[in-house]
Amino acid sequence: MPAVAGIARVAIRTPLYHLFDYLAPAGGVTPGTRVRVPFGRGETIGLVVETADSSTLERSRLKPVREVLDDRPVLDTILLRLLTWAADYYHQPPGEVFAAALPRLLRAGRQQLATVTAWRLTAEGRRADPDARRKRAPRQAAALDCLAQHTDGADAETIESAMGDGWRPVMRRLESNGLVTRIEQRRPEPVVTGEAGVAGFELSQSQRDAVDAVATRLDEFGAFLLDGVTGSGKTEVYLQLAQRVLAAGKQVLVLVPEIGLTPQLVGRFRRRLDTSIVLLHSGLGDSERLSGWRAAHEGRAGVIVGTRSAVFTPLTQPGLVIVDEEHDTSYKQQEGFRYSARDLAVLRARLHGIPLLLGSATPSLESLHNVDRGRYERLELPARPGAATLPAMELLDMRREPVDGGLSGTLVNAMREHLADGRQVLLFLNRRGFAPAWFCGGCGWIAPCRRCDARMTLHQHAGRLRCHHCGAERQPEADCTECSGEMMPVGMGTERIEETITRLFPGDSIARIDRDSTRRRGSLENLLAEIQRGERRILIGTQMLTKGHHFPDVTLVGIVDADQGLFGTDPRSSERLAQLVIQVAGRAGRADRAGRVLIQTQCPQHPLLNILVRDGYAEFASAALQEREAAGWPPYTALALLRAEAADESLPVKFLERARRLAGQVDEVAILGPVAAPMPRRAGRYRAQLLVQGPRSALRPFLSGWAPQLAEIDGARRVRWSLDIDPVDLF
DNA sequence: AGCACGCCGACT
DNA sequence: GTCGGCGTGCTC
Repeated sequence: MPAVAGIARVAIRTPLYHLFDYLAPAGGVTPGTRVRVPFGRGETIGLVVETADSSTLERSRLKPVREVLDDRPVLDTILLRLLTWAADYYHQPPGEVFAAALPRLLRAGRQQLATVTAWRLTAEGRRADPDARRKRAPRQAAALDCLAQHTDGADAETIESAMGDGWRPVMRRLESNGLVTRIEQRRPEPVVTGEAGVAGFELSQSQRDAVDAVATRLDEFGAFLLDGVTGSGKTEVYLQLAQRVLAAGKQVLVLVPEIGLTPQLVGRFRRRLDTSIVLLHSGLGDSERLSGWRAAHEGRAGVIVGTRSAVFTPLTQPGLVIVDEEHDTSYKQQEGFRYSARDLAVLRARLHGIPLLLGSATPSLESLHNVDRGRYERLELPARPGAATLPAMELLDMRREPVDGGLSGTLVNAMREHLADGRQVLLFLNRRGFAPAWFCGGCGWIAPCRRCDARMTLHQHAGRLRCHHCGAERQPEADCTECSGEMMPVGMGTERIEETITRLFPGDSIARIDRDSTRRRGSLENLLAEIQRGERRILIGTQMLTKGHHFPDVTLVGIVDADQGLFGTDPRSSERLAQLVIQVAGRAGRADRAGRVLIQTQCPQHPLLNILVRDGYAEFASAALQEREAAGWPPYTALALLRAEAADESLPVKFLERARRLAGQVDEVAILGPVAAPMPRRAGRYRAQLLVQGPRSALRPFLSGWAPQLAEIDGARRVRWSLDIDPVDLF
């Protein structure tokens, strides 16, 4: 009488493409719980994915589960199904996939939250009079004062802010005198409580329609694309829907591209929603992450705001999933388990039977195509009356314009006008550093990176050449190593634009915002605050400027170089450029101040760029979709990219050739390559790739036959390889 | 991946 | 004579 299934099928973190069977303990085991199991010579922690009555292995070869770590599953049935599906779809080892869904401490088998050491007064310490030792031992007195104020204990951070450096010896002295003692405290949870103090805005008709469309179907799956320009009030729609979901006692999962760049969204959620809000992002320590994860898992958090991996956060009462800025490529993990959090969010909502809301001012072509096919419902938010209207865009022909320091005459004149009117100006250039090349005027030699097929970027402030691909750094050659000629910078980076601006607009203060200028903690916040107060009038920045922040007093936007996005061989490069242009443009302006966007380009006749400038993003997108359809690119076909790299130049191509031979000829599936990667050598390793293309219906069965054999290819262990399903960067 | 086993060079 | 190079095989 097999009352309980005898076999536990366990996901174990190895690069092997299957689960491992174990003998379940007598009382059985629940899927979703963690187990301690013997593995190889040692022991490891795994996750029970399913149970079974039999195994394909002989019973004598099975080892028993040593311990069940959880009395309640850490992952529910739906997450188990989602992750199983993902392992299959992305052709990843299940162990890797399940590992991605668990906080590190749980993965390691820990159950308790880590504690932090805190200090507290003893009874004797409470009786002691700090003033008695104020003169003789002022530091001890200060320590006693500090602890007297924190009766349930002060942690290192609290003490340090009260006493400054060097408090530890003082505290240890007091401890040995029996006045203070150490205690272990639970770390505070990264949970903030909403205040709900701020009332909602009056909704526009289209916002109301959007809210109603979702709110009338909260108990079933539906995918909605909330398509609205910056300032059209997407966040307000999120908030009102969240309120309804919370009122029904359910939880809201909100995915954002990068939490650090969306403080405004988080702030609004906090001010408006009367619930616990958990933030899950890469900046958290292990135990902070675990405690936030638990708050979601136990249903104590009403709203979970997180980046990519938060799509796997367990919820007790899921009610709504929101993916903000759904076009953002950071939803696609680019290494290891290469999944799309946006796509998995859709599936997760479907499995739960709850609505999914995808928001963007510049929806991805994939999502727009899903609207066309009737899989998503489009909810359009036109600009609110009284809110910023999209500024007028113009192309500047850099072949005809007079150019000074990377800026055309038209752009400089426009800057003068807007600055004279007391406005702010924003210049966008997606290239940090001073110049992308360090060049010999005598013979044309360009300083290369020694480990990559790339040029070094000159960073003038640092006085260094840096490789943006591998991080290598060196002193710039003073003279050409080939001909001793004079070296000079060529091309434009943000540092150089800053120099041009300083020269052309000596009286105006500049804010440069890129990874280099905001490296120190808090410096981005400081710069943004100075911009908001109008203390900086000219803003220069990279992509960092395009996310999250709005600058209402900016009325002129200059795109310094649009051509990087036009000459890419990647079919997605024009989509990226269009999204970037619209997102930058959306940072600027208010209703009462007509905005203007000037785009510098060498090819003003580019058809897609013209459609974007003349007709806007929606028209651009439908033209781009037609191009994709004609060319047979996604979303009309599906792609998979097999990459390989090794320190030995010949190995990657050899491996890929074998992979290609293994694939043979398959109807409707095209295999392109192997070809060298766009940058064949990076950080000293040689890279090549094989592209597989075909209709989704043909590609998936092909891949399920092919992918599992890749690891068996002769030479597979001598290269680092990965199969990327639905890749975002092709070339 | 990790880990062990296994067969060939320069060292105490 | 052995310490150790990384090739090969295995993990329920």
